[in-house]
Amino acid sequence: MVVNRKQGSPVSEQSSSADTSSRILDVAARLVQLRGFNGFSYADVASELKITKASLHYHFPSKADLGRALIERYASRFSEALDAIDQRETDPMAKLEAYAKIYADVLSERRMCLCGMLAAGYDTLPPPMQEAVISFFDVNEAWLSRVLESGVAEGKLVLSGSAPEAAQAIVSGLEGAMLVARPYHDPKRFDTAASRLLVSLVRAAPTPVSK
Amino acid sequence: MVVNRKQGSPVSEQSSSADTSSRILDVAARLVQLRGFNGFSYADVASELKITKASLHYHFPSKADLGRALIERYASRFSEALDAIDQRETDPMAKLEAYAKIYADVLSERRMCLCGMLAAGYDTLPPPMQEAVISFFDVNEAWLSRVLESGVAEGKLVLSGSAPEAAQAIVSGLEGAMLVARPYHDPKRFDTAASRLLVSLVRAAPTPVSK
DNA sequence: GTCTATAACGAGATAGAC
DNA sequence: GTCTATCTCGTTATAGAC
Repeated sequence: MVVNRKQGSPVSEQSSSADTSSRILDVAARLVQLRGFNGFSYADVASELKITKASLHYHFPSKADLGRALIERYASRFSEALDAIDQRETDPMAKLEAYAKIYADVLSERRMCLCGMLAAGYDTLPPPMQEAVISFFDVNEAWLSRVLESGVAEGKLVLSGSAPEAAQAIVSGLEGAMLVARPYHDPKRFDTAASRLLVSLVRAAPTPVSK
Repeated sequence: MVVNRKQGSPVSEQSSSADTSSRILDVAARLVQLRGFNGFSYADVASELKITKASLHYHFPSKADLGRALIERYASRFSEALDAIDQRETDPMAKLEAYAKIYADVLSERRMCLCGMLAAGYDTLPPPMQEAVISFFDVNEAWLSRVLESGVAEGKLVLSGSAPEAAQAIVSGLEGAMLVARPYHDPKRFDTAASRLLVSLVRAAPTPVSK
């Protein structure tokens, strides 16, 4: 295993010149997001990178190691994207729309959310990967919850129910919209479902009479 | 392959006395819904039924055949459940809640929706199964769309957007709520997300002034 | 850090007896 | 309709040379 760091688009990337570990993660991530954790093999990754399976095992001794590294990198990049939103946007509704755009960008490469995909086969995952998947959702919901809370506090949003519950519904809705849209090969399908979910779960507050 | 017919709970079932084909489908369906299509094997099903893999191949020559039969039976039972709702409920909102309850019942056995699970690994499915998955979603959305349309026509529902689009969002939302709730082993998680999605996507119309 | 070679196992599938 | 036996291939993983 090797330390790797490098920046690119929010949550995916494909730079042909990078250290081997990174390129392995790039290819493996794409395959998992397209086919699931039980739907790809070391041989698939090796042939695509034109190295041998044995080399793969040098960097990631077991498939469980590879899987854990995939989630950690994905979650880490997702967190960076959330930080970027916090710095770029101030309006809470704009933050939510930027959040949904992360998903849309993943889907535009025909990929499922890595952790949404892993959630489907959750029962077949090695325990370290299971914990990492849960953690990903927790982090996302915590961030959304903060955005919603402050939106409500500022009088800019109206929720039906608690912020953590609304955050859960948003994550669920976006993951589901990706899941169902993918078979149709139609990104529009995600967009309409996602925006409908967002605007109905979180209504912009009516313009206040005074400020 | 053998004709089989028998009634039980809406979309799942487990009767120890039934013809072999049915029992194979029972076990295989549970395994797929728990572990995904690439997460179970003929050996798993065989050992659970205490028959041999060869016997399995007699009833379902290839795994693709088995998969297609699984979807067809699932979709067929789902359609029956929808018919039953149409006969049992008249109020459109009650129909929608009954619809969500089908999903909740599946999840109560810790299962994912069969077609939601298959949608995750969609790219790895044999083409006949892919078509069947799409068809399942189409049928569901068509039914929901009819319910929503008539609810609007009766003045009992208010939608933001077209009925087919709202139907898509409902299916997406419920599938996503199942997907994310399962790792948490918490049925409540589905219930809160699902009811929040439903009531926010479809608002009961304000009581009309006259009728 | 990458390779060749191979081990050890499980997968889907078939032949043919009963 | 179910069995035993077997085939072939793909899978994860390791040993050891370079």
